[in-house]
Amino acid sequence: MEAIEHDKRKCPTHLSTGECTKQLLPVKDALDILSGKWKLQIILSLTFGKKRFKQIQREIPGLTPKMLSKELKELEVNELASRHVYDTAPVTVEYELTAYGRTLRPLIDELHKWGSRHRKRIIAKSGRG
Amino acid sequence: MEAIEHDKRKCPTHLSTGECTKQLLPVKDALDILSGKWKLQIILSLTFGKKRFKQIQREIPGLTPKMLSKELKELEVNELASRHVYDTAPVTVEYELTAYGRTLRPLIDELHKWGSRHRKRIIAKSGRG
DNA sequence: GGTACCACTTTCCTAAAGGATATCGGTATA
DNA sequence: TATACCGATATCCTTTAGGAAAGTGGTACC
Repeated sequence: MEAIEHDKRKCPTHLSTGECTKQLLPVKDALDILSGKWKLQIILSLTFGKKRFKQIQREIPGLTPKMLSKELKELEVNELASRHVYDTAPVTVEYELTAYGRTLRPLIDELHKWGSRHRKRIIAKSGRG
Repeated sequence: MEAIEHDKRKCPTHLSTGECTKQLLPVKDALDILSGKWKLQIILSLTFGKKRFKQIQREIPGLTPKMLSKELKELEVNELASRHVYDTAPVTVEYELTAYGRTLRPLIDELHKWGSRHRKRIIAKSGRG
């Protein structure tokens, strides 16, 4: 149950930076995957099934083709989404979450869970003044 | 077990943006809390107990006082860390994770878990060429 | 008086993220 | 021939994140 083993996280008190950095790297990796203004929205959009470029763009207000293209490429590089080109006229391109992309689900759920509690807390505070 | 209820996430296919945004907001909130180059390292550092300003700075190589100050303020505003000033000379200031800050643990663990698998996957790929 | 320490703040700068707009090559349709 | 659609690129610009370096106010020590 201990994803990060406490007895290995000694860096702050013992200055063994290498060990600490090693523990931190995977967390940063995960964060990188989800950072970027549109990535989550795109992932979410793709959880409902295959989508075409323009279709995704239409569904996410404010998303420009440049950003969509960039973010989709990053998802592709990380093998979270796949790109399928069909030789139609005009060309059809479909994007889809990979099985690997769907493994993000528990992480996103955890983010959602914590975020929701946080939001409630903030609202409760501001309600009380 | 379903933190995000699927039947409520209809925005991409039905264009009901409001509902979708509502589901997305908490996830973004959580991500905001953890984004920033130093935040995780600072949180990690504080999981080992109270720390003074300079102490944290010394423990995290490359961290400037400006950034530390900024990040600590954000942690404070979000009530993840608390600041205690002692009237000594020179003044002593201690920072500590709040109980609320410690509730981030499962989320960070999940990030660590997914990130570790991701890292292994990347290394495996590059190993096979 | 000079220096040093703490906990910052201020100023200036660079780099990266992101946005607006225009354009491209190809095909279809009027 | 003109227009529109698809799936992007390219160019330019603004905004934000982050870093380097110096300074501040207070106290203590020599």
